[in-house]
Amino acid sequence: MEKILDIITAKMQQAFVDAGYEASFGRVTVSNRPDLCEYQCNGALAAAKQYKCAPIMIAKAVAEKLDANDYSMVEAVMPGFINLKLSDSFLRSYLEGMRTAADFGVSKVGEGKTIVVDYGGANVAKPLHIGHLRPAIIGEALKRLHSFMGYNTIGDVHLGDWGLQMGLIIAELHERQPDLPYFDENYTGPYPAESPFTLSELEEIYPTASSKKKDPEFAEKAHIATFELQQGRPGYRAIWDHIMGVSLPDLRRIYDKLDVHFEKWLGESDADPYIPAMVEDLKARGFAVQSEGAWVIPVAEETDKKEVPPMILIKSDGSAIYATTDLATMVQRMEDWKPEKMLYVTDKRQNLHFEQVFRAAKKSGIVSADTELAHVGHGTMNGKDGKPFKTRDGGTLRLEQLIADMTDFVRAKVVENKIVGENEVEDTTAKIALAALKYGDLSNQPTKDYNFDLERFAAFEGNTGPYILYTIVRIKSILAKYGAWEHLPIAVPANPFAKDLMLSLTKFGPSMESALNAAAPNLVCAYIYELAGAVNKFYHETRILGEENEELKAGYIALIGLAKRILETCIHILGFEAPEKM
RNA sequence: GCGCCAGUAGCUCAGCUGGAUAGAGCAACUGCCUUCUAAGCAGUAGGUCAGGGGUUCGAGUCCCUUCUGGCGUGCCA
Repeated sequence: MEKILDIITAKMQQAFVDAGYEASFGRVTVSNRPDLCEYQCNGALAAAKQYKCAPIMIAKAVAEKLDANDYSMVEAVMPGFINLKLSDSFLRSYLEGMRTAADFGVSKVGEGKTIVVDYGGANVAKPLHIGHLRPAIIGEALKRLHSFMGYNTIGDVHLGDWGLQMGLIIAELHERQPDLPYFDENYTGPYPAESPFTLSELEEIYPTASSKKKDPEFAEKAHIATFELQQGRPGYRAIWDHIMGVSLPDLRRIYDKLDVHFEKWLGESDADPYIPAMVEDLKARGFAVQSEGAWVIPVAEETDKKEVPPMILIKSDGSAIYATTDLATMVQRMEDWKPEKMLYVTDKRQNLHFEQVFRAAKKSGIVSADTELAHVGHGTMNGKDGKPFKTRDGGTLRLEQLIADMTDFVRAKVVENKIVGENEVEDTTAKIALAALKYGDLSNQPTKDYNFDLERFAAFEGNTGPYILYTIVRIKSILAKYGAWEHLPIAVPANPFAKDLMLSLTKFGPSMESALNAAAPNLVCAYIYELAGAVNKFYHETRILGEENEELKAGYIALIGLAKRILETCIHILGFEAPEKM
């Protein structure tokens, strides 16, 4: 469906032309003075200069040319604003169009296109911690948003399963259990099926090894192990298999709790087979050059304001690094999926890294010129005090613990409220806790740092996930009492609150489009907060089920029914859902 | 040093290509439940938009500059 703003703007532009002015001045926006009007056009102010004429004269002349039947109010006011209110019948039929159309008539800008969303970024052998929350939540929301807008979406967790971290673990394991067959170069038999370590042991081995990086001897060992693993040394591959086998199920379990799901569980290791040919090709075609002992791809450009260092392709010790696997991953994605767009959701501090990789990919033709590459760099989640989030003993808080803390906090309130039965407490609690966690995060701009405040996010008032859920639950309750409502048509607004609600509903499509274009789930949050507010005001001011006029009542029901469907669509995009009662 | 980002109410943040009186939420205070879930709604109070210049009919928004904070700046991810 065409957006309301586009419809009115087209009419306004025609009016400018009819009055003898350029069409471009006829841009209409949502009013910033809702007490005065619903939509406004400021074009007369801008036109005044060009036509050397008082803006109010232009505004009046243009207003004259508008078809009065389209609006319930058209006004030219000082110093030159044109103020509009929509006619009830126009609004009614527009909403009825939304109600009956698939996905509310949103134009599917992604139709026929494929996008890869690279998010999650979990490292194997390492439990998910709070640093993994943002990429998971934001990435999942962006993926679902793209999906809603018509894209064929492929979410790839892109595991950190191939770098130095693997070498560190192997080196550490060797120091602890040098007699294991994995380290015996002459060993020919099959390696044990049983892993030499459990999950909790692995989760201790890695940080221990990581802390020993400063020891040059150990670091050397780890680098060699990394290199040999990448060269395919059988014993090391076997250890790697064990690491994956022990680690992956646990990662899945936690992501499931967040309702975050990946279409592909690929990792850096899956890019590995593409590396040799890619590197040879880049060397052969002269994109990769030797510098300071390493092979690099220069990516600096004339127009750079800053110094852009070359992308390191092969380190001087001969091994590949992050940038190499990222580039090789692009080779794999282009071969397998030919996406129109690739979106990377990671910490914003990796911005330069992606700038380099993107440039290298474009320059060398690994991705075609018309493939869109974007890095959504998110900010850091800090503690309540604005400092990096730490546990009491200074450690890193596990993601699982964070979820548990939020769940416990919410459960206490759910129990206290006594609205849901005992057997529903856990399900309701989980839904509210997830909403609190995700909405609390997503309502911030992705690029900004924010302070995590459990009590504030889980607060059941204000701009929070629970507030949104509560709004939906209230509607559900009324609809359940009313009976079948899906077929009821939208009616003309019966009061100012109904009209405000209707106007909010019309902003659904444009809001989703803005959110998509800006890769900003916070715009979805801002939209549903506004919509929920309109619903609650309407709810408060209007007796719905008690309305004696059946036709009027049906109109009310149709209206809140549409509001419910749109709210549910939005929270589904954000990645959570509403309970039946709360 | 250079580059990027940020600085808006006591706190957390909006503010869409410059437009009318800078908006929410929290915290504080005050009203509204014999009526559809009060996890709601309404109201009061709270601002030199970091400071200083400039552009213009008009600047939180654009330009210059100073200050403060965060981050990045070739072999980590």
